[in-house]
Amino acid sequence: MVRVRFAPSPTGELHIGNVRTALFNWLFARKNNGTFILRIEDTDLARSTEEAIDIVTSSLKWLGLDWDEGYDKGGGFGPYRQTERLGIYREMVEKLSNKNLIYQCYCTAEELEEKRRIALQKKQTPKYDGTCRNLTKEERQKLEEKGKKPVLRFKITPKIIKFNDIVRDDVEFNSALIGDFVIARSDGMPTYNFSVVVDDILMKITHIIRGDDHLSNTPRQILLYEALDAKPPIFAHLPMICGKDKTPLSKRHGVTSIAHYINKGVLPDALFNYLALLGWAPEGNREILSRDEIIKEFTLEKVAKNPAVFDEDKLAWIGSNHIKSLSIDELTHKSIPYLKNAGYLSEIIDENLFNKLKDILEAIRTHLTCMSDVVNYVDIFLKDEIQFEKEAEEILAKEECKVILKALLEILKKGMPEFKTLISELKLTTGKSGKDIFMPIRCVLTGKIHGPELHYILEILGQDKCISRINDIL
RNA sequence: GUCCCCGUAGACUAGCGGUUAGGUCACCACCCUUUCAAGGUGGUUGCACGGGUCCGAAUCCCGUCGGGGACGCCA
Repeated sequence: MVRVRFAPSPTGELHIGNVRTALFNWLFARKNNGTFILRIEDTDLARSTEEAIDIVTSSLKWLGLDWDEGYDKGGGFGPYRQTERLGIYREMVEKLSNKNLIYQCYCTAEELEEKRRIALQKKQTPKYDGTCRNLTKEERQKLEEKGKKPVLRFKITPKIIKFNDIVRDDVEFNSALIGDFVIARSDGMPTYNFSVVVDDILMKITHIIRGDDHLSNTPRQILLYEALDAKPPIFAHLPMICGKDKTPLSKRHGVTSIAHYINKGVLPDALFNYLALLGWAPEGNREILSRDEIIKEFTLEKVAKNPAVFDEDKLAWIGSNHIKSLSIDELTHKSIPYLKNAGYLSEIIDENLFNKLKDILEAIRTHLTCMSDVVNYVDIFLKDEIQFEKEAEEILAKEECKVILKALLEILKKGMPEFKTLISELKLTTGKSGKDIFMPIRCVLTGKIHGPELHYILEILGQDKCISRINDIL
């Protein structure tokens, strides 16, 4: 039985790289009829917030990644929030203590920082030097009396640690190069390397799927598994997602949180599709895939080893493809919040208005890559006053243009013919054709030289509005 | 600095010893067309480098270079 987890630390926005990690865990679970667990790693009291937990859960839900066990819904291996598991960590500390595998360290953060700095300066490997490893009881007592609160360090046994990683194949580390690391802070809180291992053991995690940045933590964790008499799970380290400069996506790349894409109105299915394709590819040459297709084909063995650059252009292309496959009703519903937000719509939308919106969306849908794009195309339909582009003004200023518009006005005064009939009538009365008639109409009705097909524009605006816009110019 | 990982066009990837190195985004051209978009057709751009092994290397081995990660009382 496959059991995987996504274990974010709730310290702010949910990063797109973490979302990808969550997605791959979820895909692996769903593919194998396994269990997907959401665990909150909030032992960093200074940075963890409740608000950030809400961001994590709402973002995952938005993407459609549901969890089977988690801090908010329980499960047989809870609690699923690390600050609620402190007793468990204490027990495990006790276990290591009984085996004489840990010791108190009284070095201050400043001292350690200084030593690290000097080591780096001397071009040596910064590594805890074991100052406190062999402190006598008396020495410890003295330090305690001075009010020093110790951290707990794990004693590294020098050995070659080998493990197999589904993505990386065989990986090997020499633990002699690793210093004794901290498993509990002076305030008693467990550190990441310790709490993950304890939780993953107790939650019976079978596969650890996480970012590449954790690869070099793995030997430490394997040592802890062994110390706690547990068998290490199977690892799969995912390549990083990078920005244009090829360094892992971080704050300095600007927008890196999923919130940005949610707000933009990127379809969840589109982001899901795009993220799945970052470091993974299905059999064959398909690019646009549904959730079910991705689940069906997903395997960790096919995950790429090399980092991937996040490409907004391709996301947009995938987005427009998913928008194409939406029904017009769905598309219209999804556009409404963005139209309201931009001030195009009031709260109440009756059936007439909804139908008009449907027509508008049908006219502009080939231009959309995400839902917030709608606001760039609807002004010509929903605004009373239209803005004229310079090129449009130039065209409208021409004499031959006025002739066309006058003829058009005459036709429209009699009624609203079918578009094709209208155009052939115009051709007859003016003797013009092609661009010569179409451009003036487009310019007078929209103020722009580009836009949706003309027949949509006439139909949506209707007789009265068309007449009044022509009159404004003549 | 040490250790670990990675290296197919501008970007994402397919490729597991014999391929004219395939697909997608972007870009360019043409077609379609009332404009733009969409759609269609075609095109430019790539195996980081140097050595081996082999009849034969993008693919296996070694080295170099380049990028990244870890070396935290962050996760």
